[in-house]
Order: sequence, then C-alpha cells, then structure tokens
Amino acid sequence: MKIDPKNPADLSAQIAKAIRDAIMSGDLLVDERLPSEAELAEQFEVSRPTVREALKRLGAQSLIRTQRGATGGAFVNRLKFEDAYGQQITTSTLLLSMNDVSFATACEARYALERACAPLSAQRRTADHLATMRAEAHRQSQPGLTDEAFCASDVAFHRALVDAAGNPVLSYQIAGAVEAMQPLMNMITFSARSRERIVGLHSAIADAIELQDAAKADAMLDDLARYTQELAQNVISDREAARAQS
Amino acid sequence: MKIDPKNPADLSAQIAKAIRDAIMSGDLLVDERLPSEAELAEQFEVSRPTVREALKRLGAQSLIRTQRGATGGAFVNRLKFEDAYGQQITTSTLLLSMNDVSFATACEARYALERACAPLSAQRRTADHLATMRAEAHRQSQPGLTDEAFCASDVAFHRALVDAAGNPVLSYQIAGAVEAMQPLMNMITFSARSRERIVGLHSAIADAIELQDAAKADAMLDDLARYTQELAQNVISDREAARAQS
DNA sequence: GCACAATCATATGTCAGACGTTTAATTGTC
DNA sequence: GACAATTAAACGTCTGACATATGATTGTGC
Repeated sequence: MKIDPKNPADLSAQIAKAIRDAIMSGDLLVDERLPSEAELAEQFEVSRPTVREALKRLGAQSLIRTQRGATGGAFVNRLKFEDAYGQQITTSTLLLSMNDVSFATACEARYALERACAPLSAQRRTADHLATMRAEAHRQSQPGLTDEAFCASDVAFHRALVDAAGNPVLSYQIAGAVEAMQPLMNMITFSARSRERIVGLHSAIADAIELQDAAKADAMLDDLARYTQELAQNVISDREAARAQS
Repeated sequence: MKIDPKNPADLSAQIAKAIRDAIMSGDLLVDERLPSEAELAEQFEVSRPTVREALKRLGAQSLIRTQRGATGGAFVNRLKFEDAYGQQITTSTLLLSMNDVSFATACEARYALERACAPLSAQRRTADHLATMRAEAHRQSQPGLTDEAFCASDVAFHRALVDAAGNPVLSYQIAGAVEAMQPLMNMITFSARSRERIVGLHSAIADAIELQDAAKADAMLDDLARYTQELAQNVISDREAARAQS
C-alpha cells in the first residue's frame, strides 16, 4: 500500500487509491485505525494537507470515518446500506438529469426493477410493509395534496413495496431508480382523475401483495407502468402543441 | 449557496454540501466554472486548504472536475454512466463484504434483477450483444481456464445480457449487483462438470435471446439461479463438514 | 483506597503564506 | 503574418503553526 510513482501530480488521488485498494483487498479491516495523518504523510513522503485531501476523498465515499481527540484518527468504516442510499440517490438523480435520459427510459427501468421484486414481496411481505403501503395509498387520496407531496408519497409507497421483498441488496439497488425518478415525475401535473386511477392501482397492488398473488401484483404494476407512460406522453404532447402554437 | 453557520467544525463538509446542493438544484449548470479556490475561500470566509478539501470530496463523487492552468479551475462535471459504474461497483462490493450478506441473498437479488431485463434484452438485442455473449460462453468452455477467469467471463456474459436491454439506467443499476457478486463467486471452485452445465445454460440463454423468446430466457435464468445456489450450498456444506471433522 | 477534578498528550480541524507547475493568452520579434 | 518568448492565472504541494476535541494520566481530597 506504499506505492507512489515519481509522478508529482495527483498525489492525493494516488494516496486515496492506495488506501481504497487496501480496504477493498482486505488488508485493512473494518474498524481498523489508519496511521495518523502525520504518520501517513511520512510513509507516503508527502505533506499533511495532501494526506488530508486523500482522506476527505475516502470520507466522501463513506469508506472511512474520522474522529478527533486523543484516541481519534481515521478508521475503516463499516459501510452500511443506509449510508450508501444517499450517495446512490444523488448519483442516480444527476445521471438522469445530466444525460437527457427520457422519461420513458427511466420509467421502463424503474418498473422493470419493481416487477423483479414483486414476487418476492408477495411472498414475504410483513404487516408493517402492508400498513405503510395502505397508509400512503390513503394519503394519496386526500384532495388537498400538492403534486409534489403526491409524488413523495408515491415514492414512499413503492419503496415499501420493494422493501417488502426483504432483500437489502434489492432494496438498495432499486432505491436509486425509484428516488431518481421523482424529479421527472414532478413534471407531471396529476389531475383528480389520474390520481384516482393511480390510487386505485396502488390499492390493487397492496391487495395482491396481501393475498400473496404475485401474478396479480405483476399485472397491476404493468398497468401502472403503462398509465404512467401515457400520462407523461400527454404532458409532452401538450407541451409540443403549445410550442407549435407560439 | 453561501450559508455557513457559526459552527467552526466540519467546515469543508459544509462547503461541500452547499456546492453539492447548488449543483443538484440546478443553480450550477453542467460545465459551469466554479469560482477559483481563492475566491471560494473568500466567499465562505475560510482558508484555501479548507476549500480544497471540500472540492476533493466533490471530486471523489465525480460531481466536479478540476483543470490546471490559466483558464483552469473547478467545473461542474457532466456525470456519465461510465464514471458512475466504478463507484457503484466499489460501494456494492463493500456493502456485501462488510454486512455479512449471504451468498443466497446476493444471488437472489442478482438474478431477480437480471430476469427483470431479460424480456427487454430478448426484444432489443443487437448482433453485437449476441456476439459478446457467444464469445464469453465459448471462452468459458476452454479447459485451461482458472476459476477467477471463469468468473470474470461469467460477469462479462451477464453484463452483455443486461446491456442488450438497451436501457442505460437498467445497465447501471444492475451492474453493481452483478459485479459485486464476483468476490462471492470466487469462493466457489467450479468442477469441470459444473462448468459444463453453466456453459450449457449460458448457451441456452443466448439462444433464447437470439430467438427473442423471453419466456425461455426467463426459465433458463431461473435454472441458472437455482444451480448457482446449489453449488454455493455444497461449498458451504463441505466447509462445515470439514470444520466438524477437525 | 477510592472518587472526582485538573492536567496532559494526541490527533484532527483550520489557518497563513509560500513556491512549483501547468496552461492559455499576450506580447514581441523576424 | 507567423512563430517564439513572456506573462498571468490557477491548481498542486509544502512548511509551520495554532485551535479544538477527547481519552488517559495525574493529583487531590475525603
């Protein structure tokens, strides 16, 4: 882990890579303490600020945590799913917004992933997950709800559906896709009629999950995917029509 | 974006957050240049090293890139899928290894996700994707292959399958799950017989995709998932038996 | 002998100022 | 007008220092 070529540029990046590799290869174990910044500076033959920049890079990825004080220092962090969610959502959201990913593409991915875990959710759903789904569906039927609040509740509903599969790896991977869709969904203004239909489908999905009817849940999700695409298509058509008129 | 409470700790983290929020909210556009480090230091009323630590954090997430020279500086980076892959794989791999995620859980997630995109892959596969799948299946049938090389080829095969869906969002989300499985797969030693069966299933999957037979592809993936689980179970049983004997 | 308070040592967090290096724009010369 | 030398801006790094947090140590009083 003490490799550093004579290249005097990007030293902090090289050091970060060396430490990251050591963590990933198992040379550094969870909760193990790294040498102090001063010691690392000596080992790598660089200054302390350079070491610090490297450590900040790793901290940004939640690979290490730092602690001040006498017994402080940098420790290899036990990366937890909840820590990774935030980054995953940030990255996914920016990927969609910065790469002109169409609503159709993102929507297709989202529902494909959700349908992947629907059978597992139907099989393993707990009362807790069902209660969350019911509660969100009910909230969505309230008349005074803003479009944004409606979308937020939509996300919560679908996350409960995914979490019901009881597989943290699935939840983690899909969370990014579901949450990242929210800014795109916010473009849509939901009429009372469209909300009614969505809530109906949500209720049907919750019913199917409760009855452990995977096929029904899959069918309802398919309907929901199609309807969502349809709504988005209308928004796009209207916008183009308005542009043509002006 | 110039908010900084009087809390004189974690200044670089606060600054990083402020800039990150500005990027995500759209206040800072892609390829827009941030103020120079000296100017940022002045704006936030901190020193330049503190600003630099904040910028390194953002750089680690590929949110900004830096450029030296006269017209250099920090620029808002257009986050690309290929940039995000690396992070996603690093994070997923560590999540699995640090949270005692069982082989069964990871495997279940992986195949659930792959089956989610199999219908799309069958529909949209190009000659290119098919060729990759065939080539990897053929490589896997070579006798001299090490277990690690076999696993690497396995990953390449499945990535081609996922990429064939032609949905970058799906590819991105699933890449983490597929690649992160590799260290777990490397625990398994593949006998000639088990390799033969896996290659057979891979070929069958490629056939189904070529014929655009989504149902067949799904069935073969299901078989492969079961067989992989079975192999892993044998490894675990053998290991426990050996432990009991000693 | 024990509990509690003061001190100390360690390590991170921050700052100030400086020098080196890269790069593009400007200037100067032929 | 084209090419070479200079200049300026900005990042990358270094040195040294001080501030602050925190556990360990020491000291004191009972």
